[in-house]
Amino acid sequence: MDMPQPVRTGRLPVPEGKSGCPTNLTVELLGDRWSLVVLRDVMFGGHRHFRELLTNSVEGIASNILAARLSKLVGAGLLTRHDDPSHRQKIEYRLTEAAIELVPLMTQLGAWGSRWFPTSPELSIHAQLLARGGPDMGERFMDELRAMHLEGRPQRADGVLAELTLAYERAASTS
Amino acid sequence: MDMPQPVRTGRLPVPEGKSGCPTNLTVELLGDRWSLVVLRDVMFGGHRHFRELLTNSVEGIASNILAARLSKLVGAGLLTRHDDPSHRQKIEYRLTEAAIELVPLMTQLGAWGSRWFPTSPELSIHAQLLARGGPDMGERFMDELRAMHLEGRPQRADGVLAELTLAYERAASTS
DNA sequence: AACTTCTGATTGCAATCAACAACCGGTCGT
DNA sequence: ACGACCGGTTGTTGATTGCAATCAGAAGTT
Repeated sequence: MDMPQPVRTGRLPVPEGKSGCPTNLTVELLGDRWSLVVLRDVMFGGHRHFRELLTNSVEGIASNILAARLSKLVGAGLLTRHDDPSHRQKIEYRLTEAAIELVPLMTQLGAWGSRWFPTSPELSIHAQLLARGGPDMGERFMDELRAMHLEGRPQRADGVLAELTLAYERAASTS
Repeated sequence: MDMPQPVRTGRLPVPEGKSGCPTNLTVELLGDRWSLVVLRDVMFGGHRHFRELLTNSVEGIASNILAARLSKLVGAGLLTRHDDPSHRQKIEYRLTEAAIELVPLMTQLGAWGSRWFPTSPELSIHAQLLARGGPDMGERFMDELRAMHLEGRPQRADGVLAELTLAYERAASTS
């Protein structure tokens, strides 16, 4: 049970004339074939550039769809664009606080999917670990994402993300 | 931290040749404009018939889309169809266990939406209460849904659903 | 300077999906 | 017999998606 927290709301732009139901607004924003998949790859896969997302995605998103989703997510306030010093026309996409707070949602999404679908073990290990880690692990993960995406710090070697990646590699190598 | 639970998986049919990532499979199933909204109305609104869902929906779904979603959700194993004794061509839709276990996901969805969008108070009260109730309230709600949708028992007057409905009505009347 | 590769996209086209309105046969209470 | 109600279906239109090819600017290589 958590303390009564102040209701901080209204940070995200809203399409006009829409139902004020939070479920509906979230579905309108994220309820499509690719938005959450792209966010998953940025969040868990550590991919921050167009090419990385295009090439390393398990599902094979088309480039026009990726471009459209990225600009939609930037417009919605879930991603920010940054110049990459290494290449003048390289663009780095970073998660915002709003996107980072999707971690509990992504956790539930993965947990439900791996509970009810016949998923491949190496791809569901992320979801299983995160689900079993509970809110505590979720909080640590979110702090880690804040350090990396909001403060520009490098990934820590002993963090949740490293743990998830290691578990994935172990599972992938033994199959 | 919960006990190592047996991995029960593979109850839901899967489109062939798809990525085995649980996030992706869930997004493929529920990641559209209406599926989660329909489930929300069955779950929280207590609507179980076509006309109820068509008429009482806040967002105004079209009848062909509703029909398509209902039959998709039945095919996917999230809803079941039942004859209604009161009217020979009336059909009752009930949640399955898989759908009931979406409660934590719906909770996170609503919590995130009411945290980040400027939602109307009466429509977000459900989400806020459920989020503050924590996993405990979620479990009670799921048990209640099981009693109603799987065992055919009537809604209990002192349950979570009644509490949510009451809170909504209070909020709606004072605005 | 020329060539190649890499960057984040854009374009054209076909197929699918969503929104809207009209309509349908069967069922029910009166 | 009548009108309201039941769960849908049909047809149309416009938007979205998926796919392949292509683009111009920037950087590295020779």
